[in-house]
Amino acid sequence: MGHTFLLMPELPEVETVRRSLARHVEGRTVTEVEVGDPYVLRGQAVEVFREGLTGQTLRSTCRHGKLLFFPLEDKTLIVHLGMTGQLTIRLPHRHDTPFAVHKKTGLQRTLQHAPDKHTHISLYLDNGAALHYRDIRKFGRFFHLPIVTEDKVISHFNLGVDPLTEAFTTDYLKRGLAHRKVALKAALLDQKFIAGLGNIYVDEALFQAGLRPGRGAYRLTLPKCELLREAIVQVLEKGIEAGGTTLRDFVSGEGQAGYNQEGLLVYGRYGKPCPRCGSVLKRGVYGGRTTSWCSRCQQ
DNA sequence: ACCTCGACCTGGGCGC
DNA sequence: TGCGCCCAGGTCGAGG
Repeated sequence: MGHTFLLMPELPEVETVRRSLARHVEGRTVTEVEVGDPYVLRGQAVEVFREGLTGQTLRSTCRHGKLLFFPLEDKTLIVHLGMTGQLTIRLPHRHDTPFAVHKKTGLQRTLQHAPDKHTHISLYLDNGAALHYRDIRKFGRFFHLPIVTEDKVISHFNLGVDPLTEAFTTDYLKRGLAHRKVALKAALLDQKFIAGLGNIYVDEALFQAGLRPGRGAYRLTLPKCELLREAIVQVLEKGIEAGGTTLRDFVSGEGQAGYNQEGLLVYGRYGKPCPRCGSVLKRGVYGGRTTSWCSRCQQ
C-alpha cells in the first residue's frame, strides 16, 4: 500500500510497453484468464471474454497510435491504457521488487509486482508468466474482436494516421488542418486525425516547431506544416528512445522506468523560464487540456 | 459536420 | 492526522 504507479500513455509509452512485452508474449498461449473488475470490459460479457481468449495464441504485438493490440488466431485482443493503465509481465523466476530507485531520476519504480486491488485483468501464459493489467483510474479498456487485420482494427476505432508511419506526410497534415477552426493544439490531439499524440508530446512538438498552440489550425502554411511534422516525429522518436516519460512511476512491460521527463522543455513548466529564451512560460487551456508554451519562441 | 464541456475514476498534493 | 479542494498522461457522448 501507499505506492502508486502512474502511466502516461501516449504513443512513445505505448510503444515502450509493446517492445518490452514482445519477447515474453509472442508465440505464447493463454491458459487462463482472470477478470477482477469487469468495468474494464465496458459491457462485454466476462464469460465471453474469458472463453474467447483461453487457448488462443498471441501471434504478435502491434500498435497504432495509443492502441496496443495482439493478433490471436481468429480474433484480436485490443488494449487501450487510458490514463493510468499498466500492462506488465510477471515472470515466474523473478522476485517481486515493489520498490527500487531509478539510477538517473531517483524515481521509485517496480521491476515486478504482485497483483493488487487495482489489477483488473490477468492473462496466464503457457510459459508460466502472467500478463497483468493494472489501472487505478480505470479509463483504460480491453476488447476482443473477431477481426484479424490491422487495417480493420484501425478503422473499427476510427483512428487517424500513426505519425511514425509513411502515411504521415506534410500534405496529410496540411489537408487535415486546412478546414479546422479549432486551436492548433486541439486539432493535433484529435485521434481521428493523428493517432498517438497526447498532452505532453503536443506541447513539446509545438515548442520545437516554434508554433503557438492557440492559433487557428487552418492558418498553418505548408512550410510550417513541414516544420511541425518533423518536430512531431522527432519528439516521439526521442520519447521512445528514452523508454517513455516517467513523471511519477511509469514502468514498461518489464518494469523499467523511462527518462524522457528529463528532456521535457515545456510540458508542465508554465510559470518557469523558457529553456531557450528565459521568458516565463505561459499557461492556457486548449482542447480542454492544460497547455504550456513560450510566447516569444512560439509565434 | 464541427465544437465545447462535463462525466467517467482514483489518488496525490497542498492549504488550513 | 484530517478535510476539502484542485489537479492529473484520455476518451466519449450529450447538446449547441
